[in-house]
Amino acid sequence: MLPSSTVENYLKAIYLGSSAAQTQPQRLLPMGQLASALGVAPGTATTMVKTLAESGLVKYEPYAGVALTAAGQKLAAMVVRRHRVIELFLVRVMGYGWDEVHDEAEQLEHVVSNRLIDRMDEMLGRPEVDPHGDPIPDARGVVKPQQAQSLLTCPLNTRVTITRVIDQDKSFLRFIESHHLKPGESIEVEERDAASDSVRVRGKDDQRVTIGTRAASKLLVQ
Amino acid sequence: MLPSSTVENYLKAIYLGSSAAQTQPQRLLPMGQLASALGVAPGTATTMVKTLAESGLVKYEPYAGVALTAAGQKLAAMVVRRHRVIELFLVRVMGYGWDEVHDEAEQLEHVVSNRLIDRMDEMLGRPEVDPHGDPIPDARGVVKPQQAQSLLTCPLNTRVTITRVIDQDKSFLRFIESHHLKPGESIEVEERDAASDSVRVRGKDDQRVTIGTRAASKLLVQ
DNA sequence: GCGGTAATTTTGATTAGTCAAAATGTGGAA
DNA sequence: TTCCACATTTTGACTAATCAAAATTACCGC
Repeated sequence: MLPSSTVENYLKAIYLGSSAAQTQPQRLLPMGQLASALGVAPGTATTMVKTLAESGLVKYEPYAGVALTAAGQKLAAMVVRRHRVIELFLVRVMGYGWDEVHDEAEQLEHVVSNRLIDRMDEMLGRPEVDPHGDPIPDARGVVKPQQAQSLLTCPLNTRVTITRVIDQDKSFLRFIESHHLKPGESIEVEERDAASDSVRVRGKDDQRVTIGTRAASKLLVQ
Repeated sequence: MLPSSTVENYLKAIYLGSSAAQTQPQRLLPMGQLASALGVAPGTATTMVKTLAESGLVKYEPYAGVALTAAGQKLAAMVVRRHRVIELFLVRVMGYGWDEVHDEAEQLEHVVSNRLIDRMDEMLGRPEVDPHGDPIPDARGVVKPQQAQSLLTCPLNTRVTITRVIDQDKSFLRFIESHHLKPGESIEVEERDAASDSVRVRGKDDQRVTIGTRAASKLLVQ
């Protein structure tokens, strides 16, 4: 039986929620986090997760949290793959701005056939990342591990390239774009200041930008 | 409140069902026909149509049938527009065969945004018909009336051009394609024979094909 | 004008997904 | 160790969409 959009959304949220601040491997995602990621009441998430557990898609530990099984992992990876291929397709082929693709992809990811995704993927040259630099799982669900350095951890006064922006908020994305901090841009972190909770960056044409620590943590570099 | 996929499907079925063998204008579609077009039980259609009537999308006459109101007409036309734009996009841009597009479009039509449809429409040059020759309603929901002559009514031994194929069945479409009877092809009807219930056609390279009356009625020409 | 057949509507029940609010469990602070 | 705050689960109820089967209506032929 093919999974409903709802089931796909739960699996995706667990997938993304578990890999987010992945300190330990195999960590359990607390139900509260899952519920708020999905915008549903806590009890709703509990109920749904229990039925997912019965289908063998997740492992559920009452009062502890939830994690994907191998089967759930595979399914979730396919949803994420579809989402990210679609995002890149919308930007490259359909002329969307990178801040406009998320909602559209959110809808399309549940109805697009494997065939169409593969056509897009082929047309795009089997890309490894989407417009935000998020890695695209391959057709088997495998993601290439990318080393994670953020603006908070990379060496100072050293040229680095922005590889990924971890946030889908439209206004944040527009800010990033207007200051030439999109993936692919070359920059240098000049200074980090704990007192002012900010990071100063030298970017394109030696322009300076100062951004908050929280925002800086969302920019990954290499 | 935006209509669910289910509501969209009901409206579309009424739209297509009413225009099908449109003898009288404003004719009521019988509930049985609607139910079987949607593949639901008759009682289900009755229930749903009553709620559509309460929303002002259809006019419902118990025991007689159902017709779209102006509002329902508009909504239905938009669904059909999305469907047909998507079909053409899949063929022209994504390299689909014309017999492969229906199911994919059936899913996509309910989730694609107006913006994406307009991008596709623009990319395709504001087309007036889809790959089967079905007319595409414009952004206001208006369809250009096309004069309807079928292989059963057009003059004999006169060059005509196939403009439309009214059937979504895969094997029928493949048959049509393999005998060079797709929209755009130039042909001539040589003979109609009531006894054998068939029509003989001279097509590309003077090749002859004989097809049944029922099939012939689905090929429209100009 | 009277039946009977076929279409239609009603009825009662089911499934998926959801919420609000009450009940319960967990883990940290004192 | 005891208790409290907070996270989590349970409960009861609701909505949309569906079906099967019983009840009803329409209309055609005689």
